[in-house]
Amino acid sequence: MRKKFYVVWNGYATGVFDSWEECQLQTKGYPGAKYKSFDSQEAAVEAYRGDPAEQIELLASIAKHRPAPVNYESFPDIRLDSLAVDAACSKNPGPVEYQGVWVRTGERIFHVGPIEGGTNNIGEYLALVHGLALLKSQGRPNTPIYTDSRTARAWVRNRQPKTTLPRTPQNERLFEMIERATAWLNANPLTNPILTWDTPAWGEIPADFGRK
RNA sequence: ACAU
DNA sequence: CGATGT
Ligand SMILES: [Mn+2]
Ligand SMILES: [Mn+2]
Repeated sequence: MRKKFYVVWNGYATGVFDSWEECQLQTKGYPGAKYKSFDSQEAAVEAYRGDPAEQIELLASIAKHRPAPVNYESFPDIRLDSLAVDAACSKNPGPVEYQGVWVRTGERIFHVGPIEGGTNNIGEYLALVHGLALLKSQGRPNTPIYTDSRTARAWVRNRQPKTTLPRTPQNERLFEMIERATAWLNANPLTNPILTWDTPAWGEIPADFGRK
């Protein structure tokens, strides 16, 4: 059966949810709960009418053919005042891109690429460092940043991108970006907490590209 | 094994 | 099914 999406109009939290369990959590015992399942995320988003700020992000995502943001208010372990980053590769190795979104709103804050000749892990690394640099430049040294990549966390922690990818003329530009990222790490103390996005518990990281 |  | 990584 195709994965269903659930709209909760009235509940402990409202919005589009991606599991029946989550829908139940928001509606069971709530007086006058109003909710319904849909066969696609697109249909759910179309049916949902939330508060105006939320609606703007939903409509923006639809217009740009991106997955609709998920409302994480009901996940007590998720820091809403945070940035999430993720990378995607059309082949691995292959063209790589990465992006960052605010967890609270789903708003996309940056998107880079595709850049030729990368790997999934190089993308995750560049995404994480880009996010750290951006938060610092915005004067937000305490805002947490989420990644789902163990590899990227290790590479940043060690300030060492331990890729196995050979450097070639074709991916020269990408390797220059890697070097810039590592130089930034070596020049800047890590102040923002780097947090693990718990995909099994929470679903795909909000910065995910939705292609799997 | 775990994470992408 | 293939690849990148700890
Ligand atoms: Mn990822
Ligand atoms: Mn992803």
